[in-house]
Amino acid sequence: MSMSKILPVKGARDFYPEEMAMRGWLYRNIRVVSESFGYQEFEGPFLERLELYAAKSGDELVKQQSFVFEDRGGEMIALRPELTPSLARMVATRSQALPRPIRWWSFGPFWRYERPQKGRSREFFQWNIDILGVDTPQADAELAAVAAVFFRNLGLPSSAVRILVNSRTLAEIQLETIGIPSDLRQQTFRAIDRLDKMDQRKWEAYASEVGLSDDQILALQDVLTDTEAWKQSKQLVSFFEAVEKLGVSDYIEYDPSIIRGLDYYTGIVFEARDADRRHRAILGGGRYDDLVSIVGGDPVPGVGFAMGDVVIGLVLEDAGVSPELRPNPAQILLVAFDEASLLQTLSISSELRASGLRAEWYPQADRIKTQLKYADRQGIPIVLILGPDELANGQVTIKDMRSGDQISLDRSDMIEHIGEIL
RNA sequence: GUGGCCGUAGCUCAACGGCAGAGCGCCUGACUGUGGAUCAGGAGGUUGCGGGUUCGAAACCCGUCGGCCACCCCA
Repeated sequence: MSMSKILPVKGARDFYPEEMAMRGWLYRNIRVVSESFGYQEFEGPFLERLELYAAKSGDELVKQQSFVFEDRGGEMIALRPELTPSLARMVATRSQALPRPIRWWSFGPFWRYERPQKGRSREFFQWNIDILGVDTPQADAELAAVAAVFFRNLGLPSSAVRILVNSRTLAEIQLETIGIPSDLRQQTFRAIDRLDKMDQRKWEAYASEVGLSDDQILALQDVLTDTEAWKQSKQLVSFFEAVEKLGVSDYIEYDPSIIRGLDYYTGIVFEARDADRRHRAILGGGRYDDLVSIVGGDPVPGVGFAMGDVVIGLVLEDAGVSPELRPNPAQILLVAFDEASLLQTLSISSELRASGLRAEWYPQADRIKTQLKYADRQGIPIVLILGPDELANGQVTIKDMRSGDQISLDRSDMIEHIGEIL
């Protein structure tokens, strides 16, 4: 424990090969689903001027929850806490040149200066995927479908995760109908956001503290339990129709209490939760039609979501579908018997690599037993043994660790044989 | 940023004022050309760190760092 006195910084994680294998697996799955819908990978800078975020997210968020420092030129720099503003800038910069629709995705590190807890660290990896230049509900539906297909690919059934959808446009109309004045809208949204965190009495007290009348609170509760209200929204009707055609209806449902915290959302908003609500939101997103113009470009509508690596990992674990990954990539271990055969394994290993195989050689002539044990522990499926007998006959012995079968054959036949059993 | 719970071997934990331990994992041997199973042995600790109380502290007190929980917020 006190092996090293210098610990990782609070909320940062070491990625040993095992964890790195998991991250790589996530990244690969993200790539597969993103690309299957035609999205292109991009990346923004990890460092941004602080002002970029001030533009859109409240100053509280920026000042208290970002890693910020002053560079040597006196510039205030932030470690990026999110990608969407960078994306908006990149799109704004080439707004004229980029063919629409713009379908982009990204996976990279982000930082938030928050108190770490389960499912929340200060340094984390996030998948971002966005479609810009279209404002149709079908585009929103595609993003929800991307998320649903991703879950399905990972082995998370719709009984385990749900994508909950609402429309801010609809929510605003609902508040207006109830007679909640627009200056109470923000706070009312916040109260809605907290609905599932408080019991009813507490929530009512909170709502009344915010300035809502008893009648308004009652009416609001009606609205928030009306699971049919989406039918009043043309937007949502089209959205669910598209979701149906995309074949992911089972994952996606209307939830009038979904609001999302961010100020820049303008239309449909959604988040994914595990069915038992044991964890924070797995991903969250929505439509942001004004953001590109806020960062100084011609208006470009957009919709997208972001998913952190931490919560999805916990959810996969809970569902029992976390993959068993082998950090060691080698397909073949070359086992030597003595100094002479060890040298021979070097040239054989090169030969194997030249034919596209991943081969690792054991770097000292330990007992065969020890070397096989290493292969076993590392999960290397094939061992190539080279001892005096093999050397004398120009042969190699190839052992399949999974079946235990082994065969000695001429060196010229080894690659073909390996190809057969691999 | 506020309040609370917790830090003992790589991991999960025991000892709770009086010799720092177990299981798992790791290494070695039984088995000098063959992994997994079994058995035997071994390595690995300034009890997160710093101070205080005490004859004596892993334990009690204070501080600090880290983890977790609630708040806050969730980009």
